[in-house]
Amino acid sequence: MSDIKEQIAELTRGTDEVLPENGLEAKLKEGRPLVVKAGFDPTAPDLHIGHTVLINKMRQFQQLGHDVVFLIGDFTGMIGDPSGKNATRPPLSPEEIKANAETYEKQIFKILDKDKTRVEFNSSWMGDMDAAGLIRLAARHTVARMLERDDFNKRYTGGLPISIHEFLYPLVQGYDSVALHADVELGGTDQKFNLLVGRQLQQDYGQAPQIVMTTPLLEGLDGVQKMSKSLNNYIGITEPPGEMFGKIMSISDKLMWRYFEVLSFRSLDDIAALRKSVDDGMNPRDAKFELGVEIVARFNDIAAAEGAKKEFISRFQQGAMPDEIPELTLQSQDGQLGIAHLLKSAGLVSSTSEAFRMIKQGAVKIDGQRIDDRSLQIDAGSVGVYQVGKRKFSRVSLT
RNA sequence: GGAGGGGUACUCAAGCGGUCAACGAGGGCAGACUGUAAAUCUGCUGGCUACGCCUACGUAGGUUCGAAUCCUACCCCCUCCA
Repeated sequence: MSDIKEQIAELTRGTDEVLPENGLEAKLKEGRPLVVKAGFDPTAPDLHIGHTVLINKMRQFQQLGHDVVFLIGDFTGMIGDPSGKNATRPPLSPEEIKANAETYEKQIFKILDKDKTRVEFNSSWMGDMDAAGLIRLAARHTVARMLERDDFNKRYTGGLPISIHEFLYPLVQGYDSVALHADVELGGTDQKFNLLVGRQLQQDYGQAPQIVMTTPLLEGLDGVQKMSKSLNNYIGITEPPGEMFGKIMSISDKLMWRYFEVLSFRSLDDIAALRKSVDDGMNPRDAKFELGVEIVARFNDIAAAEGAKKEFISRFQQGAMPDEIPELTLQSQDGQLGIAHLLKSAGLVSSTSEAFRMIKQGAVKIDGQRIDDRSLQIDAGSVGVYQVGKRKFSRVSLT
């Protein structure tokens, strides 16, 4: 096993903050398996690769022999992390929680070692706590400290409502660390306050405070805004290999290095070497290939990743048609069908107006032949590959 | 409760009686260039078997040959005062 300095370099790689700064080193020097905790919301676990930055971090700890706890916040889910927007969420049913937990597991075990991961639910200790216990817990923290949280602070000074129960969220999350005797808690940068409350509570309960490590929100495909579904700049971890590979290839060279840093399992030395090769003249595209293959293989398998790469090369570098083109059959009217309607019916454009626009712009091809006649009629009985832009294809037979 | 300002397309933001399917910017899409990069340049960016028609400027009415633009009511948002 590598020495502690080396471990720290890898463990802090890509993190935003480690608090206290030298705390991790002290913990590691104790030479025992650390309890490493990360909490997840029990709602809709549809993860994108941005979320995996944190999970990758868990994996690193796991590989170094530590005890990694995947904590599902089914109890805290009743509160909802305070944002000022939503009041109490309706609690999820046990069935829903179970289903979500299973979805999580299916996704995270592509990264984590199933046998070495402890999955816990915080309802298992919070569910038994009675009102008196909750009051005792609440007595451990002051309002002044609670108001240090940025979100609360803004609302308080802005005269906006803060419900009492929202104060309980950080407390319960902190208590989780007490219950688990956590040595390290991982979370996104937006979790910093909550993670720090855990430290304070642990001290109040006579435990050594956990180390807090925050990971940044990953930039999306545009390289500027954070990756999120609503901005449509994300790579979902359940996406098909070709899709995933293509999205990785479309990122900028600058962003590629960022992704290498936080998404790749390759060592820092390895990445530095690759970077040097590129500086010395290697085509950055080929470095991106390596990233693409690694990521796609992680969520699928190596064969799928190599396949996606091959497909990518033949399709875009050599301009070939994709291997798999969706096929469908359309019904003509009076023995033929206008091109605009055909494209719309095939789902290649969203309206006939758009079809006309695309034709005008030279984006439409039939069997590789560009067309410019918007009033073109296709005869029944014909079969052709219709293409709009670079990536939308459909093989249509007209009857 | 009083005073004022505002609600326009995916977003921001012009327009303030006809020439407005609505300036401009961002985003998005397409074309060129490429490494399906990035940067750059160009075009497009409501719908409709389409040189015309239909639907759109908070909601509902009204004035007018004609309204996003004027009037009335209503809904929502913001600022200042209490």
